[in-house]
Amino acid sequence: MPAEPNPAEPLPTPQLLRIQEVAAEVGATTRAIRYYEEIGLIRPAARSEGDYRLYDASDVERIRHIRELRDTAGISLADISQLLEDEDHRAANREAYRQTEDPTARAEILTDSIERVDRAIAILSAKADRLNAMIADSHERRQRLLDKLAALETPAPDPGSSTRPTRAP
Amino acid sequence: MPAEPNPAEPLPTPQLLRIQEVAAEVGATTRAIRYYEEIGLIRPAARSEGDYRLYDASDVERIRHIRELRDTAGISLADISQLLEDEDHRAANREAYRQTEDPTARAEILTDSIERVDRAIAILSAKADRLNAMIADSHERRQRLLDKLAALETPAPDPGSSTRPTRAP
DNA sequence: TCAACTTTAACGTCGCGTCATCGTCC
DNA sequence: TGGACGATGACGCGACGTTAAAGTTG
Repeated sequence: MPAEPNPAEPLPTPQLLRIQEVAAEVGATTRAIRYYEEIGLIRPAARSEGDYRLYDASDVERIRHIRELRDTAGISLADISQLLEDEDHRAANREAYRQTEDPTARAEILTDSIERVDRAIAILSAKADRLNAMIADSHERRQRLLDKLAALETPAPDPGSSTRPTRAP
Repeated sequence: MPAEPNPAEPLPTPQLLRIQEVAAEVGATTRAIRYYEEIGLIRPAARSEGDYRLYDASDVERIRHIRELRDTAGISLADISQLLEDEDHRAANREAYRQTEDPTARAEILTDSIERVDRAIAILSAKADRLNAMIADSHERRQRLLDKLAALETPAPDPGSSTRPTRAP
C-alpha cells in the first residue's frame, strides 16, 4: 500500500541507489561499475554506514553514458575519460553561464561548449562513416544477388548461349 | 634492372606475400595475424621451406575483412568467426551455382546467399542505428548552444526581466 | 535470524603488444 | 657474409568476468 506523497516532507534524500540497482538500469554489471571507479571515471555520491556504494541520478546518467560510448561506439575507456572531461567542463560552463550577465563572457562560454560538443561529434561521426560504408557494401552485394534471382525468373532477351553462364553470385 | 614480363612464363606462383607485407597492406600487426591463425580464423595459403607463412590474395582480403569488422564495427572475434562462416558458405554457393544449370537449384542457392548477407546487414545496422542516434543527440545539443549564442547577439523581443536568465546552456 | 546483497582481493579471459631467442632469406 | 625478416614461446595489459571470504541490510 504505497502512501501518497506527503507535501510537508522535504525529501532530504535525493533517491540513492545501490550498485546492483544502478547496474540493472544501465545494463552493466556491478564489476564494470566498480572498475570504472578504480580507474577514476566515476565516484558514488555517497557510502552507507557499512560502506555500501550509493549512487544518485547524475551518477546513473554518467555510467549510462560510459556504457553507450563503449558498447555503441566502441570507444576505449581512456578516450572516454577525455570525452567525460569535456562534458564535465561543459557542466562547469553551465554554472559559469548562470553566474554572469555579461554577454561577452556568456558568448565565450557558449563557444567553448560548442567546441567540446564538436569534438565528440567528430569522434562519433568518423566511426559512423566507416560503419555506414560497410553497410552500403553489403547492400550492394545483396542487390546483385537479387538481380540474379530476378534474371532467373525472367530469362530476358538472351544475349548469349548457355555455355557462358553469366557471372556466379 | 627489372626484366619486362616474359609472356611465355605461365606465372605458376600466384603472388604469395610474407606476413609483414600482408600486415602493412591491411593495417594490422604480424602478431594480430598470427593470433587470428591461433584461434582458427585464417590459415596461410602456404609455408616456405623454412616455415615462413605465405599468404595469397584471398587470404589478404579475408584478413582485411576481419580488421574492418573489428575496428569499424567493434565485433568480437567470436562473432566474426560466425560471419566468416556465412561468407565461406556464400563462396561455396558461388561454386555450386556454377556447377548447375537448373534454375530452381540456382534460385535456392541465391536465396541462401541473400539470407546470409541479410544477417550481416542486420548486425551492422543495429550498431549503426545506435551510433547514429548518439550523433543526433550531440547535434541537438550543439544546436541548442548555437541558438543561445544567436539569442545573445540579437537580444530579441525581451519576454521577461534579467532576474530569470532563461535556461543555462 | 536469515537470505540477499555488498565489500575487498585475487585470479581468469580476450585480443592482442612486446620482448627474447633462435632460425631463415637473399 | 650479414642484416633484415620470421618462428615460436612467454609474459603484460585493458576491460572486465568470476570466485572466495567476510561484512551489511531490511
